[in-house]
Amino acid sequence: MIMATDIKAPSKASYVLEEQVGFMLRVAGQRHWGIFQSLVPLGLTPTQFSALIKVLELGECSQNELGRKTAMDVATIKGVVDRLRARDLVAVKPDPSDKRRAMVVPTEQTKALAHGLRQAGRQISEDTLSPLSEAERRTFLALLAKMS
Amino acid sequence: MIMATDIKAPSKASYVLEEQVGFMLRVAGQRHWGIFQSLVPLGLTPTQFSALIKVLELGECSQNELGRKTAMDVATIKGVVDRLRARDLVAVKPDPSDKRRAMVVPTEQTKALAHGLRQAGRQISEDTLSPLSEAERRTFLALLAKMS
DNA sequence: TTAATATCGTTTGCATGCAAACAAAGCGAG
DNA sequence: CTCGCTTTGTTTGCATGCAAACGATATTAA
Repeated sequence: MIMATDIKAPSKASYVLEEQVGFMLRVAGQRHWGIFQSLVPLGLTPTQFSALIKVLELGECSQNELGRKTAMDVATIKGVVDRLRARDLVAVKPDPSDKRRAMVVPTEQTKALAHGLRQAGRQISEDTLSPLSEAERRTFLALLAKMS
Repeated sequence: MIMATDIKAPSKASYVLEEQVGFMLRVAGQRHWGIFQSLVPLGLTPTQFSALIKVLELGECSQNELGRKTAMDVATIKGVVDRLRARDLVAVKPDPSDKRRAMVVPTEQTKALAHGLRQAGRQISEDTLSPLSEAERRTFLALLAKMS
C-alpha cells in the first residue's frame, strides 16, 4: 500500500515531480481506487462498474458503443464485457439487423442489483471528495470537467 | 398542491456516470496520457519518466524507496526499473551496507538527458492544463493536491 | 453493380497497477 | 546471542489500458 507520507516534495528544484498535474492525477486516482475497492459490491473494478451502470441505463447497447460511452478502448471493453459475461452480470446476443454487432444487455441479477450499485457509487464519490468542502467540490468537479 | 420539485428529476436519487469524480479522473488521465505520449522523449511511459526524474533528483536510491517516492507499488517499480535498466537508462548496484538493497542510479546517458526531460515535463503539464486559465490552474492544482 | 470507405469486433503485444505469498537480510528486545 | 518483527526485493495472478493489424460486415459513391 502506498502511503501519502511516503511522498515528500523538495521545494527548490526546477521541476518538482510531485507538483505536476499528471503525477497528481495518478495519485488521486490511486486514492479513489482504494475507496472504490472498499465500497463496491461484488468486488467489481471501476471499469466493470462503469460498464454495468451504463448498460443498465441504456438497457441494450452494442459492445463498441458501450466502450465509447464509458471511455474505454475497443480492446479494453472487450475484456470487461468478457469478464462480466463470465460472472453472468451481462448477456451478449446477436443483432439481427447487423451481423457484426454484439448487443450487450443486463441480466436479471444485474437489474436487481441496480439500486445498490448506484447507492454504492454515490457513496464512493462522496468519500473520494471528502477532503473538500461543498463549495470546493463544485469548483473541483467543474474544473475537472474542463480537463476531460 | 403540486410543487415544482415534484416534477423535476430527483437529482439526489439519480446517478450520472459521467459526473462522478472517479470517472472524470479516469478520463482526464487518459487525455493527459495522450499529451504525454506526443511530447515525451524516447517513448517513455509516465511511470518510467517519473522514476527517471526522481532518480536524477536523488542521484542514488534503493528500488523500494524509489517506488514510494514515485507512488508505485513494489511490484510496479520493479517492472519499471527492469525496463529502464534494459534500455540502459538506469543502473542497479548492490548496497555494501545492506545486502537486501538494490541501489538504482542514473547512467551517463540519462544525466545528459536530464534537462530535456524536465523541459518536456514542463510542456506536458502546460498542455494538459491548457483548458484552464491561470487562476483556474492554481485553484485546480490546489484542490487536486487535497485529493491526493 | 461495383469499388472504396467506414464500422464492428477480435487478437496480440506491451506496460502499468495492485494483492498476496514468499525468501532473504537487518534490527531490537530480552 | 537468539527470537520476533520489520524491511527489501521477487514472483505470480488478475485486470486494466492502448496501439496496431486483421477479418467480416455495412454503407456510400461512382
